[in-house]
Amino acid sequence: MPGKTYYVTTPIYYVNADPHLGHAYTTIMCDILRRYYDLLGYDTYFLTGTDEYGQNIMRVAQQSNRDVKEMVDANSAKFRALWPQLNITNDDFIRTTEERHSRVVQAILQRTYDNGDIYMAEYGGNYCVRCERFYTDKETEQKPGFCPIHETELEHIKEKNYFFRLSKYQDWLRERIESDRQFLAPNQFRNEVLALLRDPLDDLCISRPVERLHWGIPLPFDDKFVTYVWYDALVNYMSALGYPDDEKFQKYWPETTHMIAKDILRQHAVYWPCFLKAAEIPTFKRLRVHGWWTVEGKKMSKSLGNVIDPVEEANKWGLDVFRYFVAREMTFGSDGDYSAKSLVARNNAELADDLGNLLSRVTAMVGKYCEGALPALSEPTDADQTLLRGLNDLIDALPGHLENCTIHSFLAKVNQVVTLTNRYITEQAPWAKFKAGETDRVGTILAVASQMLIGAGHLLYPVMPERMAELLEAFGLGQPESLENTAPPAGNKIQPAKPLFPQLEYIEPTLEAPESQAAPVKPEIAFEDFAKVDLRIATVLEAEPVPKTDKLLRLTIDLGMEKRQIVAGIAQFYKAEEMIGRQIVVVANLAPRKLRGLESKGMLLAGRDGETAILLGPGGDLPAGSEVS
RNA sequence: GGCGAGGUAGCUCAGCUGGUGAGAGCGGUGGAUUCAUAACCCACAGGUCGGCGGUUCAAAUCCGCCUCUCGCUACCA
Repeated sequence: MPGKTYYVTTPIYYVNADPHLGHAYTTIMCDILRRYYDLLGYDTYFLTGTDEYGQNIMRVAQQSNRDVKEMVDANSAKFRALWPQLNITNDDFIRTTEERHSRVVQAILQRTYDNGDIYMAEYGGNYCVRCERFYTDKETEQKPGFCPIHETELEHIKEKNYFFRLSKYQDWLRERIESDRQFLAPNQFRNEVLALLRDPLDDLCISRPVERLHWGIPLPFDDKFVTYVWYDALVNYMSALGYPDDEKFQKYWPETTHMIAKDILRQHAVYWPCFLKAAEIPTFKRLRVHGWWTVEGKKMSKSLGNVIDPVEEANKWGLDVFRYFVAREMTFGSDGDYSAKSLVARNNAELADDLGNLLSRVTAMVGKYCEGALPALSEPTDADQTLLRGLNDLIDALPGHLENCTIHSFLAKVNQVVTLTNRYITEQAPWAKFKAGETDRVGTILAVASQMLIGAGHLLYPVMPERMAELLEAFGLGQPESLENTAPPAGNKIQPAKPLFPQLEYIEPTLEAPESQAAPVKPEIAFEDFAKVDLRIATVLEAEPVPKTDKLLRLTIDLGMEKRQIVAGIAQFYKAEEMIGRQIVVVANLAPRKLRGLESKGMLLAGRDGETAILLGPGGDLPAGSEVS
């Protein structure tokens, strides 16, 4: 079988933040895949890297008063330094700021331009200075002329930019996805993209004028512009292979698997294939999409202060236990929860009690009953063969799991086989047979069990290379070179193994003083500024949900001097009926605003803490219209 | 509100194109055993398979409606 190849990529990680659990998971999954394909005899290539251009990077650099290049060098180095600590075997690490990359980006852009799929158009748009982006009318239909995020007035700017004819490839793309189930998986993401393709796609703006953004790759056909956002990033998967001339590209590109998290699905499932098609380059073979990690049931976020540092976890639990846990715990494609309790539970049940203990009992018995030398497998019984067949079944099942990245369920199957081996030993009771003098049979039983352990060691090696190397070493074996299920090497001296996976203890976290999750205090203002705000007590007279919204209530309030209507985003916290009669605090002199077509003259005040909101009101009854100061 | 994914034993979930009396792991209870990391092995869960209706000789598995949860999105002055 000549030239079986496999190429797997992580996304290039954006260097505006430190690496966390999510980055580690994606990369570990890729590493596991590449190691499995290695064992299956494929010629493999594994790429990761960093994405370093763009406005966000510019802004972060400016805010921290750093030179951009110096900053991206430092942040990229953090990622580069992380991977060896997680035993990641990437072959290359590409940075978008490298010349070998920008050269290819420009070549692809030029080719696409020459083919007529990039055109210039004047974009008369509404621009938000703070977002540094344009908004479509559709995006601002609630409040035309205002930024939906900052709610500041948008500037009308006329700007020329280059656009990619994404719409031209919509039908082709739908056909591509529909005709090949392996192209995009798991299924929920395939459905999502197909649903998205039911509506017409807009052409994609792919440039920014240099005067607004110089931190980017210049368009080859117009140096007054840099390419914006996606061309410069996605092309890394090709440029790292030395497109177009390097033989690596010919060799690996047809067998490309892109691994991503679900947040960049659209870019990889829609933009990227179309970019490739337009440049007359074959599309990648597979896109695989995984979910996000929560931490102890909560979304991982900087503001919650629960961002998981993978190195810290690897140090705490052991690198291989960490790798095993993330691969085993997250159902591929769904979100998973990272919790110390379940990590400890999985370690103790699956690794320590089942696998580790199996190694312990087998090596101990070889020591006691066979003078420490691995016995020969002779005259296998039906029970022996049935058990050994389980190993073959596992090996046969592996390619399917790799294709779909369902490592989690493959690991479950390996566990089952380990459990069967434990049961087999109990049923065969070699200790009893030894007492009965059946030493040959005892030898065979231990040989079978050893073969099972060695097989499991091979099959788990890509996930836990260090611990499985120890396991194999106990049988006098080196690192696996293939997955063939062969008889154990009789005569090898067996070393009674020290516990391969020690029991871990889960300690209920003591109630530390909760780290403050309060938002930072805004810049100081003068009293005169505060005095401009007219706060009043008001009584709610009427309340009803605003149709077709989840969060809005329309309220009629009594302000003493007048009644007025306000629209408030509190429907998730208060029912309309419980609002009526309640006294609240409102900003009475706020400029009116239309929400969902309803005018809101004022804003009510509520205390907010992440998921909850509580209305502010007077401690006792006050006449409607009373001032608050 | 739109799109997507789901609601199966206390918990986490398997159950593909409909058909032996509905499963696994964890936890819990009881038992057996001693080779082993107080590990392993065995037995025990009587769960309206979210609800209602339909198709069928037969539905957790197909269709319709409803309901709830989660994700993305809209919206939240």
